[in-house]
Amino acid sequence: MLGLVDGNNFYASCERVFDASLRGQPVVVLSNNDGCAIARSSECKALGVKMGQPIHEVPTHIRRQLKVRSANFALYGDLSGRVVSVLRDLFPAVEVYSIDESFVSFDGIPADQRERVAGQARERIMKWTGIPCCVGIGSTKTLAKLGNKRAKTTDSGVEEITGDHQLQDFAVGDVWGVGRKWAAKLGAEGILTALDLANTSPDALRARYGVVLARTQLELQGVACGQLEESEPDRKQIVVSRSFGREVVELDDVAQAVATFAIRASEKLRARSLSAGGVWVWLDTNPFKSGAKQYHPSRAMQLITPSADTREVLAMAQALVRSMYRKGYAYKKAGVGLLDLSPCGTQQSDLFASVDPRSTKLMAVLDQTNRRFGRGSMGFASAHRPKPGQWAMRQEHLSPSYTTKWDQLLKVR
DNA sequence: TCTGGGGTCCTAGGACCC
DNA sequence: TCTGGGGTCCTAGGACCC
Repeated sequence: MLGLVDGNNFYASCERVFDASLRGQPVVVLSNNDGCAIARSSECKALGVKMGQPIHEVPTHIRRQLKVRSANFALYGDLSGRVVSVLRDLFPAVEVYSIDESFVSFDGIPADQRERVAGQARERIMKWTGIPCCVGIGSTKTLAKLGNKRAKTTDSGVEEITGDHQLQDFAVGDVWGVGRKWAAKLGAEGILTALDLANTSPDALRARYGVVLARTQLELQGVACGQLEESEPDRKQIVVSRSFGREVVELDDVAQAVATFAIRASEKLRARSLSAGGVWVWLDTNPFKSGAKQYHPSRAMQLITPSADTREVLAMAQALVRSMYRKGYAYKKAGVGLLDLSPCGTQQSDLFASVDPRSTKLMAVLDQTNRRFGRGSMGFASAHRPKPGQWAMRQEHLSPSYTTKWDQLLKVR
């Protein structure tokens, strides 16, 4: 049996841990650039703010009642790790599925003890981290996810899916793996509930929707298609992209943003002990601005040998942005991707390319320095920090990084 | 004024090979 | 009139997830 433990309104709950004035209040956390609602407290949902809704579309009289926060991923990531460490103490195996969700194994826990252990996990997480969460239990991941959905509406915060009779209570769109498009298409064919989906003809489903939904159907029937994965599989690509706080016109500014993203992507690469075989850069004008000239160039290049050296990634990213940049457009977003990732030290080297043996050491010093003194303490001239009002993203409602920055610790008078 | 970011997998179609 | 069969690789697009 599997459980899914999911932090309720996770980012909003994180903001409340250290700021008691937010408790009981309608809290909304905004995406980067303070654009869209990406987490809402229950009070905020009750006011009608939708997931993903651009905050400027929320009527002013509602917006005035909201406690608004800019996304603070340093804080959320740290609290997420603390939740996971509680789970690792209580369960024989844990798969960290996302920043706010983990699958856990109930192996070795008697059936009549599951709800008690799940309840204990909830209590301990609440007590030790301040994050409220719910637990869904089922024989497959898909059923555990469904149970979690129901658990959110119960007092106990724990729900086990034990049989088909429960499936009819869920709309087909509630099922993990059934998104908006497929829910509409299935609905048009009369498949309206999770039970309908479980009972429909497998061959027709496979033909019309492909193997992904066919697997989901099996999981609803209790046939596990995905196991608990305790170790994270290696990444296939690493992407860093941001919208700009304002439109950017000049090549130097666009190039500076791309340099910043390339440096960050290289850091993420080394943190996972990977090397990149290629670099990919793209630029975007503002698609929401009707009448503005649009331009969405995208270009990739292979490195001669896979590398984790920021200098090589940076040089290639700069060459790419310069080759794509066109004067006369207002750029709103850019991104850098690292492709063809492979574990460090396993690559085939080029017979004629010499690898700089000092590279690994230099990058290690760079990373250590930035870990110790803060990101960007040691860097590259091509990515010097943007002046306020330049391309830097807007974060007007950012809370302190209470748990990850010494100078931002909570002060208790 | 204002519209996120980071991933995965599958499928179809074209180019190319023998 | 008639025009094979089987395979790989790559890319673009679409679906999904958080």
